[in-house]
Amino acid sequence: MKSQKRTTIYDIAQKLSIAASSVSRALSNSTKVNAATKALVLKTAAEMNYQQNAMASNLRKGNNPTIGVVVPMINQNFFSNIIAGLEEVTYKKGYNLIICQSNELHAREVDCVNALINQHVSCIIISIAAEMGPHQHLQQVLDHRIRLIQFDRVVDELDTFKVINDNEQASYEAVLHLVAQGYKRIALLEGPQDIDIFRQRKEGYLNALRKSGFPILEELMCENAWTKELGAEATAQLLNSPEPPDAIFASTSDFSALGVLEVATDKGIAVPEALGICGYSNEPFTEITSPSITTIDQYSISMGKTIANLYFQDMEEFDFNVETKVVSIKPKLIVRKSTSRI
Amino acid sequence: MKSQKRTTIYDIAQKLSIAASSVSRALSNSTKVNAATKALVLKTAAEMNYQQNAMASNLRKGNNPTIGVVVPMINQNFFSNIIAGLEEVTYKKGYNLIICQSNELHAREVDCVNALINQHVSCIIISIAAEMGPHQHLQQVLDHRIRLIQFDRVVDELDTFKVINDNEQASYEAVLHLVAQGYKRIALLEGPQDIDIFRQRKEGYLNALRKSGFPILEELMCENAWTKELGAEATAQLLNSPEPPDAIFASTSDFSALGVLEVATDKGIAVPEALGICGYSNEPFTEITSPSITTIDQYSISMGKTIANLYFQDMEEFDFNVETKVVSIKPKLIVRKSTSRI
DNA sequence: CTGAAAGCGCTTACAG
DNA sequence: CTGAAAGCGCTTACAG
Repeated sequence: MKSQKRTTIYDIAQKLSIAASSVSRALSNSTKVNAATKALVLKTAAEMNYQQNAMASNLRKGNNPTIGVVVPMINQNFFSNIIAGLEEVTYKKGYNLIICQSNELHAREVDCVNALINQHVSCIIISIAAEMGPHQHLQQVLDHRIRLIQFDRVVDELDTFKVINDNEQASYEAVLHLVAQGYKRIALLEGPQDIDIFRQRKEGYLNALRKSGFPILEELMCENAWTKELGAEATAQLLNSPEPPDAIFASTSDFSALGVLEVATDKGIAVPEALGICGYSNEPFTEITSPSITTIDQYSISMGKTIANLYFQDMEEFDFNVETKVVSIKPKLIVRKSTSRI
Repeated sequence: MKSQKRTTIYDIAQKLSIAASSVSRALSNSTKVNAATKALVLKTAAEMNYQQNAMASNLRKGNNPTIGVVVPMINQNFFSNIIAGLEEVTYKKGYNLIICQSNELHAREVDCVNALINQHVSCIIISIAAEMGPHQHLQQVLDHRIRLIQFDRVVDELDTFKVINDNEQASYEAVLHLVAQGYKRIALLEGPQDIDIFRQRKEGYLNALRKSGFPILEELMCENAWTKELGAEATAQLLNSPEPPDAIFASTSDFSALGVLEVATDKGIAVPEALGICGYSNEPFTEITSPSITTIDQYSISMGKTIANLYFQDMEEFDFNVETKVVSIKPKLIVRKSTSRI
């Protein structure tokens, strides 16, 4: 038992005195096999506790029904929802999912991608780490004829499928909502501007100001305020300035918005009456703060499903429309109490 | 380019007019190879964009440095933290992680386990689905000489490594804390009693009542109150009863505790003065409700690391102490405002 | 419908 | 240090 090897197709063949190829055919449910033989093989395989060796099978067949996923952080709501969505679709197709996290580090992202290339996965699905670097590793994926799908944080120059949120439009609508609620001095907490999604969100903010005939004021835009702590710091500065804002759009995340809310509460500033707050991501907690926080839902689970479906569609369709390489999902503004003062 | 095959060890060998075995040795950094040859091979491999085929290598070596993980839900805080912890350790060891989710369904759990056996993973790490069934699939894992580590929700009868929380002790301490705060009628929201962790938590509750000389009252124990909605329902009933409780221990989850808090708030019942509330899991939101919710932290990330280390320790040590097959992690009571009335 | 043979891409004793 | 050969466990043309 201890050093016993797993039973192979040959063990079954030997036991039944037939050829290994027949066993293989019986097991793979081929039509070119006698029904009686097939039944016997199946029965014997079960008795001998046979389980196929997927490595051998995949090697021989030259394909590996496995998709590699590289995300910055597995345990972040957005990404774990993406993974859950992916898994739901790939499971039904009999695909496995290999998960890696870059921890927002470029070097680690490169490592993960290389490991996945070695694994001969059929597809790599990736959201780029915050610490950016050259993207030869992604070009490598393509060179090795592995499909590549980028999502959320993508490298524009690379000609791959991209599934993104329409960050600009979502931000635009969020800011217009603030304007409609009568806020006049709307501040922006920005994320690192070398990351595309944060640039887009800023663009949406600027467009909404222009559209509303509001001035664009440098002093109302705070860089790199993308954690709760940094959001709180930026807020403290904003609120202490001679002309403080009457609304803050924490475009980076709900965590940042939470920082804003805590500082406002500490200072006894009424939300939403004296200060409107809007976050980004629709983290579960935004519903239960007091007041609840207006935010933007990214449909992360369904985004995961969309990504996976894109791969299978691309695999299965003959003339997949190359024009539709970028799928943009429109996020939804969720209006809650933190901005409802009318 | 389009139908080009990936370069193999043979392509390199041919180009350099040496044997494939030498290429293999050079690539695997063997000592039995001339330094000059090795350098040449490495250079050529890079030029030819060579990447090893892990399937072939693993098949030949008869081992697959991959760990399969089966969890009920990937996108639940506890589990995604476990996975993050696992990944941190396995990444450093050069192992891959294949992730599956059972969606709390037994049939799907069986599917996942079988797929992982086929993959010849080295180890399967699992937390059992809520919908329980026979566990032959787990016995199969053992029969196929794959290591099995159970965590959190485990099957007791199976002789495998188990990494669990000391649920009983944690519940015991939580209830003693409620007693110390002067609460006299402490209700329990239970989870399904066929799941071990929920039985253990109930046991801790009962022990604490006995220890405190409190009566055990059936009318204060509510079955299957393990979601926010069910928690809210149970709470409404409890608070409408002739002798309502003055504290509720939502032993199932913080979500359940949140349901309690919402009902209490709706009814205008002061928390913690008139009603104490304690949850379980230390979900991020417990910190930011008003009042913040007392709960129990399960150290999920470090639990993930512990699990992974257990595997590697078992692999590497010669005489691993078989006695230590169950690792019990003591969760920590986090006292917050929802129970602090003294 | 069945069998014998080749081969997926690698690694590793075995000689030299 | 290097090469020729065998084999990991499977699948698939090729004959029959």
